[in-house]
Amino acid sequence: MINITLPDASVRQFEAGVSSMDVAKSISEGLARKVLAAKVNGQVWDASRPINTDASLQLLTWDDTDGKSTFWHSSAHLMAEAVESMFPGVKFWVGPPLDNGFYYDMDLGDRKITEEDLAALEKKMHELARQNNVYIRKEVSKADAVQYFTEKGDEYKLDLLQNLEDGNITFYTQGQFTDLCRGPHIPATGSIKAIKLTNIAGAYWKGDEKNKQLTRLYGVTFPAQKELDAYLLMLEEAKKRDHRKLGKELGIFTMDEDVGPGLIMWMPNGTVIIEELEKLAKETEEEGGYKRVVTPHIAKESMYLTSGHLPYYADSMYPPMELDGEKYYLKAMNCPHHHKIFAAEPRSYRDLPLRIAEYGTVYRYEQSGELFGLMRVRCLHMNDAHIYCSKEQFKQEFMAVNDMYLKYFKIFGVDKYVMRLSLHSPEKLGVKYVNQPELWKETEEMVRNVLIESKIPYVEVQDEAAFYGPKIDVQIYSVIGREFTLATNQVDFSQGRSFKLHYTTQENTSETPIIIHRAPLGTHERFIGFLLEHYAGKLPVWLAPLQVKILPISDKFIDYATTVKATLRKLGVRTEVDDRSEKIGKKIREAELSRVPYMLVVGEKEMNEGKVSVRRQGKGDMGMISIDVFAGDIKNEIANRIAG
RNA sequence: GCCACUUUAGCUCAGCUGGUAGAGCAACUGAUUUGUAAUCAGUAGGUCGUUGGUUCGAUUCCGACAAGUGGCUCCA
Repeated sequence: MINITLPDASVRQFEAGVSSMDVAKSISEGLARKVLAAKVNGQVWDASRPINTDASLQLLTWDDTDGKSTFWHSSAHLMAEAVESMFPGVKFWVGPPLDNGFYYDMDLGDRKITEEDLAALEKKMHELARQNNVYIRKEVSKADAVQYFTEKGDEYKLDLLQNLEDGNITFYTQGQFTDLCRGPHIPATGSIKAIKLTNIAGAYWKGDEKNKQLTRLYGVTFPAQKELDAYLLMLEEAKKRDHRKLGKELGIFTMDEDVGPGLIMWMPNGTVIIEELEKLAKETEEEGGYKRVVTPHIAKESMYLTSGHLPYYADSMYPPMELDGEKYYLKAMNCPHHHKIFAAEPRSYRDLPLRIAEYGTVYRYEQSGELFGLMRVRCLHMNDAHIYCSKEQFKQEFMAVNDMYLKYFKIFGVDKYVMRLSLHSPEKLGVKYVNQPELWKETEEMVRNVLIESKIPYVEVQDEAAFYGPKIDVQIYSVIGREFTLATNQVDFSQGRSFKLHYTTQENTSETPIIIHRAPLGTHERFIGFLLEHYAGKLPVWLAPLQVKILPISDKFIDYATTVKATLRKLGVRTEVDDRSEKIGKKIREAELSRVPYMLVVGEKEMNEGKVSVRRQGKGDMGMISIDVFAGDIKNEIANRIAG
């Protein structure tokens, strides 16, 4: 007999060789039907796999993340079975679960899957699911596995096998489909009830663009149709707050084929948001001891050779223009210009830390396939600044930058983000990163310590550093789930040397400053794209392009409306009057749809009493108050940048 | 850049297997003077992304290019 410890700490005894499914059945049939897999001593196992020793056991269902992953992984196998039946001879690479579904990469040879095939594939998957085929696990020797896939002619699985150890190789079979797979899987295909193949895409083999491109088929499945329906509804809701859709509806920005891809034109409404953000940044930076500078959009090649950008970054820069035998580049970053400002005067330790800031316009020649609404563009306005400091000052300065982020995030109510400590990859020294192994080690340690000391939760990721040093990136997700770096805080131990920057120390020696590159508000483009989605277009009053719309009940009250407008305008409140001969219901509807935070309805009563009827966007009628009270309230709301 | 898809009026979208186009909203004109999410009537608006080809004839079929979109690679 063995002891099985359940999550509630209760211990039950079973014969050795009992499966998780048997344990589930002993608890209740209903539970057994829901079990997808089990966590045995912390490892996710097939529910049918025998347990031979004392163990802790957690039964996994659809409600567990690991249960969902197993379900989707098994769904990927089901999809592969359907694909193989329709496209005999297809070769498979890998088919992992995702946060929301799964994919499988495959080589279809000369054939291709079209969108019309998806419906047929879904139908086939349903058919195979209904057969309720059991997922059978089988341990195989490496020799047998190699033989199997050699006969099948599948070089991709053979490639996977190369890196696997003999004695540690398993096959899974369901129905007619056998795959090399470490598992685990759900008991049988029957629990996959709702199936949606979402899209077809290309994906480079092993993620390397030099390799062959495989076909990647994405899908998502659920144990019940209503869950799929809910998921699809959620996707539709998400699309409604997509910044590209909102940006068009609200007149924030536009793009034009004749201007060029990834080049944003900010319309008047968008420009108001930009100006408010810059005002916030200027105030905050002034408090933080920053000085503002302005630099040109172009510079000579020699500067980018000095900075070291050209070897690492040339592909992302617009090609140079030649003038008088000199090459000029559009700047892709502001740092070299700022370094020249540092170098323009002799600096002493008394000048440090020197913090210079600029909302710099930079141009990056992003690959055409990468462009995405406002989130990924070719002309961007960075909330940029560079801090030149001594090694001793570094920690305090770096922490102050982190504090600035957190201050901003509080104002905007940003809470869904991941702080990422982005480190270099030693094997790419000299290729993607400056070749200074010791400095990398030292600086990464410095940054990590700041995070630990500030008690900021973070994740560490390799191979995401800037070429000149490690950084902290703030990762956010667009409504369609794409990940972006919103803000960044970077350490640079390299450019100070390449620009021969130095300052005189107290001991009259010469030192090179450490440089911090930071952009807590990222770029206007990405930040505003993010804000539109974050607020679903309902910007807080201080950011709203139009803050108050006055809606006269009829033409007779336009004069009164105009005096109300003048009062508010005097206080700097962005106000308009809807003076069309429309019914009040229509004026309200359109004002609501354009997300004006405050609507003031004025008619007979209001005019006679010198009042306004306040309607808050999304909240409805708030009642009648005097103009002065309303003006005082909104002024306060704007001045304090109150959210929502 | 690579794989796939999309492109019809200002916007959202119809237009079956080839016979040069329609709706709603917006715009404009007129009537209406309205009390918290769409008043009524009329008018105007499109070389169907661009460009080659097939065809008696192309918005429709095929190719190239451009832009956009979903991914991959890359990145704020």
